[in-house]
Amino acid sequence: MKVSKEQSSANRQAILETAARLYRERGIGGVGVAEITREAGFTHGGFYGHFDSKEALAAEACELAFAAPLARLNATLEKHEGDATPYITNYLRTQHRDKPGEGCPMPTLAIDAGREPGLVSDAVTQGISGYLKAFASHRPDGSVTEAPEAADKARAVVVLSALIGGMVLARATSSAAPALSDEILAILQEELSTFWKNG
Amino acid sequence: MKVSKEQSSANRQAILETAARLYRERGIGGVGVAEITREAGFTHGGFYGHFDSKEALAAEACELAFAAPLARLNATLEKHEGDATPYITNYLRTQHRDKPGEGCPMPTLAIDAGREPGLVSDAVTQGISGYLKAFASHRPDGSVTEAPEAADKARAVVVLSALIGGMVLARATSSAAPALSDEILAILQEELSTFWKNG
DNA sequence: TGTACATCAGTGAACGCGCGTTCACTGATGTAC
DNA sequence: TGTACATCAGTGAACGCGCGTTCACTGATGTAC
Repeated sequence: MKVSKEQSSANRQAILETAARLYRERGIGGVGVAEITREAGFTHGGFYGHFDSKEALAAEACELAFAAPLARLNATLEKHEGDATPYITNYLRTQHRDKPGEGCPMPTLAIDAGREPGLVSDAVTQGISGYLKAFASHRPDGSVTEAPEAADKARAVVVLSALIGGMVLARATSSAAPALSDEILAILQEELSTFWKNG
Repeated sequence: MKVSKEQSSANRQAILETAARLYRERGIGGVGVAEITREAGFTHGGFYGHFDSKEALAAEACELAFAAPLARLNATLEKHEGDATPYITNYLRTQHRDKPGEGCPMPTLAIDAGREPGLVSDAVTQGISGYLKAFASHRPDGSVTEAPEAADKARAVVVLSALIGGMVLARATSSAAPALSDEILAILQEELSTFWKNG
């Protein structure tokens, strides 16, 4: 049965949001088109009316998955006058570790992006650039720059790498060594905040 | 046709090594039992004479994938009297980025380990602990300790997180933004070496 | 505003394919005599 | 040392299943009059 144009584009959006969540939880290869459409409330037959292929969906879902977290980073930096430590502390919470579907897409999707070139790789690279730009354009002293210098870029790369790597390690160890997992997060909260302020 | 015991256990080892390589390249979910056995020179029918299941192979392959890199880390630390900077610089080479199958298992397998509890998760957690212990027991001044203090653990966690996260980022961006990918590695080589020495 | 009909969003069965796993079979290995 | 035979490592066909994708169909939407 047909459905109104508004309803149809809302349905498309529902599929996209479901995909963005499931892909972050289990990776792009780990979730099928049928499961995504079912979870969004539909059958899989109508999927190709909305998207050209699974890869096209994955690319759009990656963009969507980056949008909110990146906006949140910029908002947090704005609010705290360039101080990234609240963002760092928040990123490294156990709640973020335990709910990958609603968090930062990088610790899961960046690995998928690295496997082969394509739309997903492009979208993720775009997202990573956005994150780096956001960090690099804010200095610990609160000033904002449009043209980050080497030291600004360096600070951004170190902090972002450690956030992502730390989250990957915390998630990998959370079931077999929960105390270690918590410790990794706690140490990084402290160390990266210090690093952000003192270089 | 039957085969001698020595040959059979060599065949088992060949399957294991092939798996350790392919899993690092494309993730555990991205490679099938048939492809692994074929690449190792056999048909897939004999697989279950060597391993109970794909998961059992994956767990053993993870252990194997950690063994050589971890031994190399300890050897390098030994050789350079606790100075981790040669290891850091070597880890962050473009060659390592471009050949995941022969390198550190963490940037690929730690994500698989984080998805669900099980044998793989246990093996990877073991490997991560080994890496952290190796880093933490060596101090920048060249001394070695069996009981790392908070500062030693902190240094280990930051360096390992940034190594892994940096490699994930470098691999994700290498096809869509190769210059950025190279820059990430170069920055981290410099910054993490400095961090190791100066805290 | 009301009616007749073309459009097309979503359904559900079907496609070929590769997955992990099983199994009857083969024939070289290795043991018993 | 030589022969007869049980063992069992590896083969290749087959299993049920879920994958991405296609398609004839349905029936509400939205347009033409």
